[in-house]
Amino acid sequence: MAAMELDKTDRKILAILQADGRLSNQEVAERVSLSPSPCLRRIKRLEDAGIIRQYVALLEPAKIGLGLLAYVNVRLEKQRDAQASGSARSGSATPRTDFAASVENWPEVVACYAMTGEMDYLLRVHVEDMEHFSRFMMGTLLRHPAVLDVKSSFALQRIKDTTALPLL
Amino acid sequence: MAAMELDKTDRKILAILQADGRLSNQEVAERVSLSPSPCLRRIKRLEDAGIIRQYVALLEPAKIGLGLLAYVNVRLEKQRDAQASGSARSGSATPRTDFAASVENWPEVVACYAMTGEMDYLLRVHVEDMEHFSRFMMGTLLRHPAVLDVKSSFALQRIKDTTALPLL
DNA sequence: CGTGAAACATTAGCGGC
DNA sequence: GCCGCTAATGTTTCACG
Repeated sequence: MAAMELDKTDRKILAILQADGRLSNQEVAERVSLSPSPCLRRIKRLEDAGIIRQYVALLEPAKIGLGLLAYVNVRLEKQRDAQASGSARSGSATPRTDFAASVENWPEVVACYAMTGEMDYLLRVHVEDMEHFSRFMMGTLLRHPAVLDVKSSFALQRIKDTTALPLL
Repeated sequence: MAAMELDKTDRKILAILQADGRLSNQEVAERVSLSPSPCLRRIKRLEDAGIIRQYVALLEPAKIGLGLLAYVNVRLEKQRDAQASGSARSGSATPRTDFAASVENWPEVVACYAMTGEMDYLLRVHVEDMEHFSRFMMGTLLRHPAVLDVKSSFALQRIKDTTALPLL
């Protein structure tokens, strides 16, 4: 958890792997002018430090039938906590925690952040089309007891969307 | 560009590679109960069809000094097109196109979508802290001639954030 | 789709700066 | 501490059945 120092070579490695996560260690080593073993040691260090969190394949939504991307702002009801129900209360089922737990099980929701401002949460939702979106809203999101209201916007055009973070 | 049919095995491969993009072909083959060569042929097919767009390493923002995530809604000025300037007009420099071009050069902006609703664009912006954000706003975004106004919200808590799309 | 073989990549141990 | 060599092991990739 120490805030590990990154030198120029480490940053170069991160930039390379952010652009192509499947490059062989040899290829990376060559591009940073190192031999394979110290390069591999650095990559391992970055992985172990949690700086490299994961390697993934990115898919093209349109090509797997996900034609519609929505951002949904969600407002939750205020904490209505000390309301005893029939059985023993576990003590931690606030609207916020069980909304968060539900989000995990909704595969259409690929991202969810608690936000400042009027709305409590911002969700990124991938669906096939408006009908699928509608089904998700009526059948799932709006039915969740913690949800007070929502406001949706739809993506018209992707200008940029990268997983590559800026390296300071 | 044909809307390529995906069978159960293809979907399984996509699910596996969305979760770990560095698995060896052998490992993937084993998990889908195939031998390495047909498995590799399938993966190549998925790459060539553009269904697998890219392989990347995901970094942990907090561990590389990016402590603040903002979503910024941007409204552009209306097209003020037929305004001849001193020299010949190239014909395509609308506010929208040159805003889009600028976004490409701002590494803090990792995503930008044109959206329905009151605001024209939604930007996802990774910065170190409020001071960095403020510098980006005053020095870059608000200085762009096409930008009319902006509204920002900040992430308080990441509930979920995955690149893995739902497979229908 | 699977087999096999050549080319290539990974990774641990060790010596050197 | 960090680098680079070597050598054993494992993986990719393709022609062919």
